[in-house]
Amino acid sequence: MGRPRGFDEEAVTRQAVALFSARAYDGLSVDDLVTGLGVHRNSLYKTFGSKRGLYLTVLRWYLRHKLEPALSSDTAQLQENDTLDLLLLAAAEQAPHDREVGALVGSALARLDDVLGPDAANQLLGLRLRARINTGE
Amino acid sequence: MGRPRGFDEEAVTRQAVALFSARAYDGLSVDDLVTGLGVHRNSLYKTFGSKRGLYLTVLRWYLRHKLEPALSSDTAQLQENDTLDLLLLAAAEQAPHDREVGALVGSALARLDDVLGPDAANQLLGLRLRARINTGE
DNA sequence: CGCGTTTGAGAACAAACGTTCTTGACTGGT
DNA sequence: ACCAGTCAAGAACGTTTGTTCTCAAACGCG
Repeated sequence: MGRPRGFDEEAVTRQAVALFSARAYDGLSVDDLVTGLGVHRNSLYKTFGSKRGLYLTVLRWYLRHKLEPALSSDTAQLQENDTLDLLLLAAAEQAPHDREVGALVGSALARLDDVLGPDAANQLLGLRLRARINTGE
Repeated sequence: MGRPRGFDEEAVTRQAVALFSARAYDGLSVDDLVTGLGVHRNSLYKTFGSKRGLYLTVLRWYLRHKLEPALSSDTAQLQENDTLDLLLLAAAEQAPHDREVGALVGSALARLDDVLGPDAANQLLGLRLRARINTGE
């Protein structure tokens, strides 16, 4: 009953992953999200509760549907531009100040170590950190 | 001539390094700076021009007076909590969107590679990234 | 001392922030 | 076809943002 949703929640989540991978949490406004996702503010708040709620959803979706698949079946994918950016940004920026983000990021890094070994994991993180710098304007 | 300054510009800069090491650029407001530094808004703007001006000054001071000394004389210092945080945060958050920050961070990372070798540099960055996560609330 | 200049305290600003409200359009189930 | 319930469009809310203005107090120098 009621009018059906005009957007796909998962597609929006995936698109939000890209936005939050590019700009830090505090650097990305709700207006930016509304514009970049093409979804109305109301729908965003109805669906995700708050900006932080959306961020948490995005982070969990990313860990489960992007990072974890890359780890468990196609580790070459970790070299690509956008596979580690959100984790990197979350670890440096939000994790220290948000317990929930910290826990998610912490276990993701532990998983990274399990699969690749601590040394290779660090090599990868360092490499991706450097690559981020020249993502241009 | 005129009233003398009630604060030491370098001491304030050093204190600002600590603040910008803990919270991201967009997560740290001018009010936070005014409170944390104990310096009036007016004095901050008179001395550094803008928030970004202060950040740039802070970043340069940090690279020259904290990171560089650690690299060129006491590499053990790199293991300490606060020696790499600002670089890490700047690389992940601001560098991709601010050309000037990007250039500074880029050459700092290059210098890190020169001194430690690329592998050890990455190990260090990865290690520090993990440590950041549990910096608590 | 007193003039000229600069600092520091705080109010003020417009713009942007995250969030909520009002309203009208839409659709599925009876 | 109707009604109940959800949606979308956008205005509106109060707060916080970065920055600037006003003005009195504090000095160095003649």
